[in-house]
Order: sequence, then structure tokens, then C-alpha cells
Amino acid sequence: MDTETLCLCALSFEPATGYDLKLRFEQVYGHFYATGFGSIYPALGRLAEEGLVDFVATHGPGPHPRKRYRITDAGEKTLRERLAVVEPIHRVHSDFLVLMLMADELTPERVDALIGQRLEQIGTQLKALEKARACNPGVSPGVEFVRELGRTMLRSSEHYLSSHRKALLSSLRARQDSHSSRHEPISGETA
Amino acid sequence: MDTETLCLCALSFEPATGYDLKLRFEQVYGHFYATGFGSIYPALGRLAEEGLVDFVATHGPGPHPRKRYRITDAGEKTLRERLAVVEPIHRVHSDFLVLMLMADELTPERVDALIGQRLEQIGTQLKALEKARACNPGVSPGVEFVRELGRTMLRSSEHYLSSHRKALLSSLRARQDSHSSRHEPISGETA
DNA sequence: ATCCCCATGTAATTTGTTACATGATTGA
DNA sequence: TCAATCATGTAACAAATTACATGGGGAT
Repeated sequence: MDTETLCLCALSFEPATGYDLKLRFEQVYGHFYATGFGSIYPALGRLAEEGLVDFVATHGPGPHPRKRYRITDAGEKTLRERLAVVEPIHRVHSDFLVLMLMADELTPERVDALIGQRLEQIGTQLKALEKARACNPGVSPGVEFVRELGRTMLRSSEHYLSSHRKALLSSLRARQDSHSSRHEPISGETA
Repeated sequence: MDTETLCLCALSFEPATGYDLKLRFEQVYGHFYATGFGSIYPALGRLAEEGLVDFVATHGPGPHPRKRYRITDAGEKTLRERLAVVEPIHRVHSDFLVLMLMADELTPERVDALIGQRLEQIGTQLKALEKARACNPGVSPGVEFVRELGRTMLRSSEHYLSSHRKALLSSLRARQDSHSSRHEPISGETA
């Protein structure tokens, strides 16, 4: 989905600055969408040109005015039209899982560290969702549905990683022992 | 992760044509990576130029020869070097979840259809993973780890969607009844 | 006969990512 | 006074997606 539509979605809940949107995206939608300032600001600019959002500018920090964006009636209409035809694509891009797939080519230490790192990310996202749940208990059925699905998935992932971590590492160690000195002969070379 | 490295990973397991790689990506890695012909063929071309893969060409269907690619020793080395520094980024891009988030703006029929569609996709991916498990029982610890994680996540997602589907729909219907004729007044307009 | 599967490739377009630049306010 | 947070924006670059072109072989 393009960043424009994504911003319209977020603004349909409540007005926000570009900066707010970035934070909300990574904190609340982080488990299923991410985007950066470099996409958000140009998108908001285009939306304003098209009249799908408007804003009140106050003088903010830095050389640029602070702009609080709000969705317009035209924006709401356009949003509904776009949502009506969006395909429900669901894509995961996980370098983490590619690395796990190739665990054989990595040192067990790195594999362990990678899993640890991933568990931390999951923990962070879970905390954000718990917080969102506490703050906005019943915003809308859709929001709740997505939030609870997120919690379910993150918990499930967390549990799998924790409970299979040790087994993976010992398989890897056993494997590397059995056909060691294949790639990096450390001792015993005939030279 | 760039498509080049991804192709090297796949080729480190066994030789394949570009076409094979595409199928393998969507069938086996589909739950955590996807990429198209438009990325794969150029990537393979570059890899061959760099000497990281080689190939045997036979005359294939169509105007181009069929090329069976194989990773070279230089390729294996480069792959290990690259994997050693890859960041374990994990990103989900889900238009499906954005749509669910905005369920209020959709008709309940569409919401129901979207969930049904997503459940079908999950079913397809689960079948592919079950098949992979049956065909290649113990390829490597990494492959098994990722496959079982995939199964766990897909199952968990499937379960959540199935068990919350009805509740979501009835919340939505209740909501639309309570503040109907807000957006699309069907009857009762003063005109 | 016709349709689908195999199989490779190019080019245009769109998109996101990354890095950079700027600077006020708040709290330690 | 120093770092972190708030806040917006641009430009260069890298990348994927999409559409298109080509055509043999097997199944119905």
C-alpha cells in the first residue's frame, strides 16, 4: 500500500503531524507496517495538494513550520473508495529468517545473538501493543482485532524462538563438529 | 536483503534455473520472502558476471537458452562473508491488516470476504510447508527451524482469524446499525 | 485447435531508503 | 552545557514491481 493511503488511514482516526504519524506507525502498526520520514512528508505534501487533507501551521522548532494535518471530507471519501479496491496482500520480508535458514553458514555464536536480538524486537513491539491496549481499550472493532492478532502472533513467535533456541544451537554445534575443517581448516592441514 | 544474495542462498542448497528459484521462493520461502522474475533474472546475470555462479545452458523453450545455475566456490565464500554482516531485519507489509484496521470503513461483506481470502492463502502456504516437510525431512537444522516456525505462525494466524471472524462481523454490524445513514443514507433522507 | 506450463529476458515506472540540513526546547 | 526530543523537508540513490515480448511442447 502506498504511503499516501496509509497516512489517510491514520489521519482518519485523529489529526496528527508527520512526526506523530511516524511514531504511531512504528509503535502501533509496527508489527505490520513501517515507513520513514522520507516517505511520509512527501506523501502528506501530495495529499494536501490534492485537497484530501488540510493542516494548521504553527511555528515549530527548526526552520519549517509545524503542521497539524487533518483529513477532509474529500479525503474520507477518497479513502473509502481506495480501500474498497485494495488487494489484501500480506508480505513478510525477513532477513532474520533467511539468516536462520542459512544457520549452517554462520557461527553458533552469531545464530544465538541473532535470535536474542529478534526476541528483543518482539518484546519491544509487544510492550507497545500492551500499552496501546491499556490506553485505547475499545477504539473500534477493527483496531482491536488487529491489535489482538498482533499480540497473538508476536507471543507465538516469542514462544517458538525461546523454546527452540537451545536445540538449534546444539544441532549446529554437533554438525560443525562432525564435518569440521571443511571450510576453515584450523588445525591438521597437510602443509 | 537483495535478490542477489537471496539467489546465492537458494543455490547453495542445490542448482536451479531462474524459473525453479521463483517457484521455490514462493512455495518454500513464501511465508517470509517473495520476489519476481523481474528481480531474479537480472540478479542471476550479475552473479554470473561476478563469477559467483556458473551455469550450463541447454536449448530451452522460447528464444532464450535454458540455464541451470550452480554456485561456485567464490560464490560460497562471498555468501558467507555477506551473511556474516547482514542485519536481521524482519518486516511485515500487510495491506490485509491495514484493511482490517479500517474495517469500519468497509462493508461487513467485504471484511468477511477478505478474511476468507487470507485464510485461503494461509492454507496454501501451510500445505506447501507440510509438503516440504514430507519431502525433505532433515535437510539442515536451519531449514527445519524456519519451516517449523513458519508452520507455527501460520497455524496461529489461521486459528485467530477463524475464531474471531464472527465476533468481528457482529461488532461491525452492531456499529453500523447504531450510527447508520451517516455516510450512505439508503432510506429516510429528507429530500 | 487451443490452452496451460515451461523458460528467459528487457524496459519503464514507481517506490522506498538513506543521508543530509536545520534548529528550538526541555531536562539532566 | 550537553544530549535528547521534537519537527520538517530535499535530493541522490537503489530497488522492486509491472508489463511486455517470445515461443516450444504437452495435454485436452
